Amino acid sequence: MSHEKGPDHSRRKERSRQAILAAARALVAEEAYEKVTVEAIAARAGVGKQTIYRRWPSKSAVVFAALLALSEGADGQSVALPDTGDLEADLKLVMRATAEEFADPSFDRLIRALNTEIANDAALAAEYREKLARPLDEAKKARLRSAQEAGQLDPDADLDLALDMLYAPLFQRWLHRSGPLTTAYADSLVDATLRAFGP
Amino acid sequence: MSHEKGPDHSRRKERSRQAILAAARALVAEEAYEKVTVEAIAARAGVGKQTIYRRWPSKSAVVFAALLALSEGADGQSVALPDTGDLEADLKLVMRATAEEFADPSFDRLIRALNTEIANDAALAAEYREKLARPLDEAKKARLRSAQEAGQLDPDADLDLALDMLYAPLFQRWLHRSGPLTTAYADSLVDATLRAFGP
DNA sequence: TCATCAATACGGATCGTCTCGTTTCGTTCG
DNA sequence: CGAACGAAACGAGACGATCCGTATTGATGA
Repeated sequence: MSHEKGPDHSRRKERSRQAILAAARALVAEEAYEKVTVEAIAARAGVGKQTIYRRWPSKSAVVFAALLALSEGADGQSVALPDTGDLEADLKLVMRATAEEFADPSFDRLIRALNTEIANDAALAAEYREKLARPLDEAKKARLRSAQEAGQLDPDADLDLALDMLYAPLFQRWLHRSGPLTTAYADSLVDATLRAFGP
Repeated sequence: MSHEKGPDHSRRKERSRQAILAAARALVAEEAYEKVTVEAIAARAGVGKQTIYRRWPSKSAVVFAALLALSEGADGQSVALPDTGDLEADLKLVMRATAEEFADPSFDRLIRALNTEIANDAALAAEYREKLARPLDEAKKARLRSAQEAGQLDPDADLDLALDMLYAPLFQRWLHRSGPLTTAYADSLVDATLRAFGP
């Protein structure tokens, strides 16, 4: 399987690129984002600073690319939520899993770093939505649409709104640390959302 | 008796304090938070840098204090939501007003700065919840409780959860710029919340 | 008088640019 | 066919700039 057009030094480029992204991921996972420096990423990757600045315009862009590479490496195709036919059970499963993800310190630091950047950079926010958030949202919406077709949701329900009401409270509770991300809380969100958008 | 600060210099202190907070507010409102420096705040306030560091440990703390002073200056007692007896109308009024606030560029930058800080500083987040978020949440909850007692909400409804589902989606849409904060969206959130927690 | 202040110098950290000499790898030519 | 070549990319790190947080100093005002 050959790439589009084999440029001259693509292998070196790719190797250093991967090293940089891995180093960025590791550093952001193990300490606060503001403490991570470009020089530290370069050192950890065994790479010159200029090699980083040659590819990305800022630390934000590097870290974002590192996160992006994670989700791209995962599969390469669209994710899909479980669909057992039992909407409530499926949603609770996913919500609980999401809550658990947020509880992992490495993941916590990573996502906080990402949110710090996208809150203050509209361009990065757009890229985030396009490449990370939307595929996930589409997967969730697909599950809701399936339920809608099965008559488990109001045929006129606004699925985007339902998604917002399902996930935004969990996200905000995590972001503001306004309460524990318990199983009970995740379940309550599912219950309330189903009451609001049920048939 | 140890050295104690007499009331002698309290007026000077207060004057410079106000100047610092006003300068911080102005600067954060007019450019991105990361671009605001302590030196710029000091210069704008006509104050030495040390006078700032004498009172606050970091830029975050200064900016946070500036925001806090805003809400304290407002009244000094608890806020209250309108209560005409029509829960849906009252909530839509408040949600629309909130959406409009977010649309103001100065307010936008201010709140983004605040969220950047509290997302990465647990201590600041706690202070934010205690001094800014909770009073507002209590006012909102009071309005919901009033409706609950009037039989307009399920007597067993979890009012905290209802609040989360009402406001978190609006907040997240603003923070991630994932869509316009329209009147229609604000209204939809109220409608859906009332369906979920209605009697 | 004397605590507080504005102003400013300072060392440390990090940024992003720039310049070295080196490594890699496809191409060329013996 | 295989060794030498040259351009692209590289690792390393010096550099000036900016900002941080601390320390110093002379002026100010209660």
